[in-house]
Amino acid sequence: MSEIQITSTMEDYLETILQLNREKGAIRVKNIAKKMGVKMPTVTNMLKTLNEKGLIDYEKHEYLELTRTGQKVGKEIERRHNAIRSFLTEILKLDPVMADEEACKMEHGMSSETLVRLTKFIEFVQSCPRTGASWLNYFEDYCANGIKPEKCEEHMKNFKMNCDSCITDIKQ
Amino acid sequence: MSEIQITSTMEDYLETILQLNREKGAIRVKNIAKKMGVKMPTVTNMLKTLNEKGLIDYEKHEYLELTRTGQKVGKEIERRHNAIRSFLTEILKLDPVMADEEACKMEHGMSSETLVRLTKFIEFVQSCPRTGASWLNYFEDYCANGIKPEKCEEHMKNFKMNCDSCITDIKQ
DNA sequence: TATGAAAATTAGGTTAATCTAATAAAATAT
DNA sequence: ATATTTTATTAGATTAACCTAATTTTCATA
Repeated sequence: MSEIQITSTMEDYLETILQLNREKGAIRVKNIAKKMGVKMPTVTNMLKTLNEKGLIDYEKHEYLELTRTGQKVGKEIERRHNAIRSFLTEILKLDPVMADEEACKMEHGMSSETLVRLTKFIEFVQSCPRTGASWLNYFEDYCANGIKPEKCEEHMKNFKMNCDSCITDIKQ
Repeated sequence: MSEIQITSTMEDYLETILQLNREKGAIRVKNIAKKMGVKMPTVTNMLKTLNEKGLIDYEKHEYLELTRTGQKVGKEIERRHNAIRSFLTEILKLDPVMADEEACKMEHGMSSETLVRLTKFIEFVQSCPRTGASWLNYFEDYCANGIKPEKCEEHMKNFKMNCDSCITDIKQ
């Protein structure tokens, strides 16, 4: 019924406002414009829209605040953004700047189910005794040099040697 | 310089046309409209645009073909789509239908570097002796039931027992 | 406190992607 | 071969997100 229609552009603005809110205290049209890479009149228009949709509280020339709903939406997008960025930088080991840009573009299509699952996956890779940092290093090597059976075997032998202590670690 | 400007919507149409081309032989305005979830006049307009940009060959009421460039763009998008869908279904084990829908939305923001890396990652998870199907099963269990040290230990012991034969397997 | 600079808004326009209603062309069936 | 149905196109409108140029408001400071 009373579904507010929120475009992905609006989501981006809310995310930006949330960030600015944390960084500085006061949120200015000028700053939003800069962060979003648009001109100030574009921001003014969008603020009017967001206000009408009940996502921010804004009277022209006055301070701006996210409403409860606006915060919820902004934070949800931020979570997706962070999950994608983490995956790209911490798992795939891609360049952080690029990862951040891509996260911006990919975040909107992502369902909350996928968000949960991806977040858990990152956690799992990093904490599972079978994977963790050493496995990720080997992935990097695999990307750079392709499949090398002898390297793979060497890796497995090293891993096996650490297995006993590893199992003990888990016990604690 | 002579950069043809291609929007993500245009990319979607090219991907759809590519798919229709494989599925059936003849590509109809009606079918494109259905697949894209838009009305026929929208398609007619877009075909005019794609034609002007040199991405398809189309004379009204006649057969439609992708140009070399159009094919290249369509296939590139398709690769991203497939990579994301594979990650979501084969690694995260999410519902295929939802995965396909999400891939549609996320594919456009993805760089070719990320595509390459993600593809390799999927390969790596599936083929590395430390991970593979059994590890993915454990991930599912982890998602459903959270961290269970005793389960984890049990898993590690089973894994360790298979290690020797595994190392031999790699040798071949 | 008056004034010049900075910030924000308004006015008016553009583009991409969509729509509906009306018309035209092509395909099918009588 | 003609009439009917299906498919496609044209015409004209709408919406979201952007822009530039002009104006107004606010703020800092001389």
